[in-house]
Amino acid sequence: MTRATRATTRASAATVPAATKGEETRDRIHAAALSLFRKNGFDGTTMRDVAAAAKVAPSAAYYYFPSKEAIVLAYYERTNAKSIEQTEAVFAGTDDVRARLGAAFHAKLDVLARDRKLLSGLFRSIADPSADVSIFGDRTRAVRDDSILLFDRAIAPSPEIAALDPGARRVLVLALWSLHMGVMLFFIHDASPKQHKTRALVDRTLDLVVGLLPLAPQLAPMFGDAIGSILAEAGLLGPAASWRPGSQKVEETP
Amino acid sequence: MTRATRATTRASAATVPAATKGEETRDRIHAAALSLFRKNGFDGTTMRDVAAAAKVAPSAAYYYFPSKEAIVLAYYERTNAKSIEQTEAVFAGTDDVRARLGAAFHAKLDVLARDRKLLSGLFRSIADPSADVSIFGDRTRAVRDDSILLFDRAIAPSPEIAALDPGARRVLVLALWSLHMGVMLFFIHDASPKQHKTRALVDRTLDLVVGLLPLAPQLAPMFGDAIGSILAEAGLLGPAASWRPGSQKVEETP
DNA sequence: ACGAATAATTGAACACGTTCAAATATAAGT
DNA sequence: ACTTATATTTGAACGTGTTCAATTATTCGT
Repeated sequence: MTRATRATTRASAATVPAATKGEETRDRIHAAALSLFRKNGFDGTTMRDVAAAAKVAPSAAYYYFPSKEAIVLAYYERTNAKSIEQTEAVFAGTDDVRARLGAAFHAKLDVLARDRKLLSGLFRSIADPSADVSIFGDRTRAVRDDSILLFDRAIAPSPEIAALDPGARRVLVLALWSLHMGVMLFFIHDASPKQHKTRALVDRTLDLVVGLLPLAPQLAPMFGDAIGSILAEAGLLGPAASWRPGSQKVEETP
Repeated sequence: MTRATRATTRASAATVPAATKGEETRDRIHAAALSLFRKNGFDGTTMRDVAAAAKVAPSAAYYYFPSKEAIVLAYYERTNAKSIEQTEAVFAGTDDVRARLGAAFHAKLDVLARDRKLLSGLFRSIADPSADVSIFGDRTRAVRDDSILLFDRAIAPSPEIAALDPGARRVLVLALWSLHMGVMLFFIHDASPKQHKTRALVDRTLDLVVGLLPLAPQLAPMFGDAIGSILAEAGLLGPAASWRPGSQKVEETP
């Protein structure tokens, strides 16, 4: 089928940008969509608008993207990778957990700062289990796993964390990831100038979290890995085995 | 305007059920919609289906409900009130904070247990700032405030909480409310039989929370009311003055 | 009881996301 | 070069949530 074929084509073309003819059209559509989303918002932009701006028929967009939301997801995957990169640069420079967590949270907001309008389209379907880009779905696993791992790395240098048993640590990391999701939700709705409220919220909340961190060891025995295993089974983190080594792409069986 | 008139009509008719003719049609539409949503899911149900089941024209539904999602919101408002009632019955019987929090969380899940399919429609637009039923919007203020207040009541009997300064207490309550939102998101996606995973998650998480509670007094000075005031300004909790006395409906200015 | 205001209801249409069979361009094998 | 397979592109259509002007029923003042 054309769909499956295209998917593998793209995977190999990721290293060599704009190789085939179709790849160029794909980029044109993507670029046109993003530009319009930024200007008029997600809902304010029609797929017909996108197609017109990319000089193709409306149905052509669906040859390259399964849905309107998938376009935003593709964008988010890219910017998320960028913000992770940016964060890891900070990680290389400091072992201070507060600074590292701050970097992780703020970097996400930085990259997204100008694109809040655009993201509402994504966040909408994130909560919807029937959507293909649902928050716990396979389609979003890659970004999700990358993000979660980032928070694990953020707290790694702390001696209390290093001494923590893996189960408790996993719970802690998932809690941080959940917090970060909540922050992003707040960010989307934040109408204050330059979203400074979200920034302040992050800073105050992280103060609290870092204050709480030293207590982790004495709290850990209280719940063991119960929470972590529940969340893991639910699809977060994927199979327990693949949790540590890092985000590996799931090869879809053809 | 017909819209505004209908709104006030409904407010007064809440005590006297099915007073006018239109009120009966409204209920018929609502009932038909819920029944179909339960059977075929939110997306699997067409407004035309709903109208047909209620023996009206499709456009009639929009005379009574501004959107498809608003129907679910109306349902949620009712069941939320029911679960709060149920929870307060437990509150009357015990002062144990763990038991009270458990009652608050589980009661929400109880009422919604059979209606997960239905709720996906609501949760979708909850994250979307442009939606009329957005999570921070005016349209959802009533339910939101009621829920938040419930968590305040849940922890009220604890001596540590009573001694806490109001700002810190507010932060704590908002954290509980956020947690409960996360739990509901998980619940929607939980495919385990009878959603027992969500139940387990709630229990383990509350163990943790209750274990953390005694530490609140020594943590409170660390952040003051910074987080609380940020969230309050963002529309959560409404104006600071109205926070304590309970949920009062906002009279919309005509 | 009648006329005027208001409530309730309708049918037709719009706009949008999306699908699909058919048409055209491109690449590959011989 | 020519045929065949595959990749790309199109135009027309479908189904959906929603809107709106027009129509019918109901209520109310007098």
